[in-house]
Amino acid sequence: MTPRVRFAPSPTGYLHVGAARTALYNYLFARHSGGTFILRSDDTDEARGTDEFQEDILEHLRWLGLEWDEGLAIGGPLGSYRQSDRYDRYREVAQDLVERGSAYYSFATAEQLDAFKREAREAGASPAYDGSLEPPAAEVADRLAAGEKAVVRFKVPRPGATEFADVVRGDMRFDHAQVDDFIILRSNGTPTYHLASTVDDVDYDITHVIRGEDLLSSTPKHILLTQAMGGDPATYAHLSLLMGPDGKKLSKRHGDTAMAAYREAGYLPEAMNNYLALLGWNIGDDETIASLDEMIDRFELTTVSRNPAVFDPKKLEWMNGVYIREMNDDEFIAVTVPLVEDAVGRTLSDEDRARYALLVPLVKERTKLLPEVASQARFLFVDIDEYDEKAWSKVMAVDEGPIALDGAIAALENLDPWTTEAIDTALRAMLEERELSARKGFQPIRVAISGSMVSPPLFESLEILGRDEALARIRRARAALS
RNA sequence: GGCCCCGUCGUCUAGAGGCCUAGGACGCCGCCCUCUCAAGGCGGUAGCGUGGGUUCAAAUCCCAUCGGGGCUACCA
Repeated sequence: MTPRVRFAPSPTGYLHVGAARTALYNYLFARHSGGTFILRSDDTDEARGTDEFQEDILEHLRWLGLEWDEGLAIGGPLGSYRQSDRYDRYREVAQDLVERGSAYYSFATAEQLDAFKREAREAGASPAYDGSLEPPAAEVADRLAAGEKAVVRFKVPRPGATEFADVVRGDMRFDHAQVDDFIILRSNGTPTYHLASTVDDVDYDITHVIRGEDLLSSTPKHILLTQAMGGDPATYAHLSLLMGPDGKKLSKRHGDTAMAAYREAGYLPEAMNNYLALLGWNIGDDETIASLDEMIDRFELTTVSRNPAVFDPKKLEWMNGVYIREMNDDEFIAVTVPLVEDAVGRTLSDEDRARYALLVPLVKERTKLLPEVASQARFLFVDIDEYDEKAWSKVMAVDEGPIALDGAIAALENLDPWTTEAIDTALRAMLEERELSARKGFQPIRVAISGSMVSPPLFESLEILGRDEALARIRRARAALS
């Protein structure tokens, strides 16, 4: 049987990095094994789920390139992949379970349950609810008929235990004394996660459930339910959780967790995938950088780490730089021109674009996050008449400032041809002539043309700027000095 | 509290009794390159939570302990 896996987020929040990693592992496993990757919406929480979240999840999964074979938006042979469309099916299963004695209507109130658990705990017994607060079977029909509200609980076999082999955790055993008779149908008739998720996994022939470790202790419930339905339990693989720098479960208070935030910050999907894959899995051969295809080729669920992993933005950022440097210039231009236009406040003309293209090889290797290109390329497209305060005091308003600027004007005024090489030669000769160090002599020129002490390489920048504009800026700065 | 999971450099990890005076990557530090900033090259810093065992030999096996995390909802 070819593997069938699913990523089943509930739309109660934006796609966050931890969920994205779960999706990625499902995707890698499916592609590696020639299986099917299914995207489902576990949207049984009507109070918290929204269409906006749902859309965000789809959009960012697409952005990451984790294409699914069946499910949301594209459909598939098994009907709807949205649980809210399948309530009738879940009710049918619940009803069937009741009829067969695997589930029962429960009238116990929250207060009664609290008391039950408190007493059990005080008596040193297991606090798991076992249905002992329920009325005799004979009364149930009457109370239901009288309109009394009830939930449906699954009847956990007692005594007993559920054992299973988790692909990443190893052999697991849960004593039923620790497992509540859990609710499968709420009093309003809607299914809970446990029911809906399990029914879907059975109905859609899911072979491997790859999900977060937070669901590990719910697994006995899912296996028990599956068996009661007459299905074969899937193989389970529980991934450790992602942590914040403080070792606590990754959450908003640790900073950005929404994938959208990383996309906006200028991260590349390739870098995101690569980094996320490394959180709990290693490519092998001491390798750190790998394309999606390479990862698909090497991915094994059995080599996934059991340790929780701390999400480290620093390493992600470094990796993003690696991927940016690997982009070809055309790609880089395509994604960064809008960012530059944004910073400059106007649309780039064809001529602007041509000049930007010349600068790209220089800025590309200097950026880790896409939006950084704006500050590097900005000088090409705006007038420089304001200078960074520190730059002005440190390199301009000093003895060497005017000397260097005067020298540059003299050296460049009649330079022919206007090329990086010629500029290089002329300016270095000027250095010698005026007895300036490279640093003291070149920095004022840099500040004059860019307004800042940091810019792409000077000679290239001068060439791309053009003689007239370059000289105008140098003269303007010189004038401002006197 | 109960049940469950986890514990190798600050972080992600390699390591499945001798190959480990513990390897790689990020970070950090230094040097080189150099017109600034990057990139790149070279080098360095730093770790087997603790205590007992088992063994000729333990990061690797066992026990205990400590620490962290998850679950314990009519959330998922």
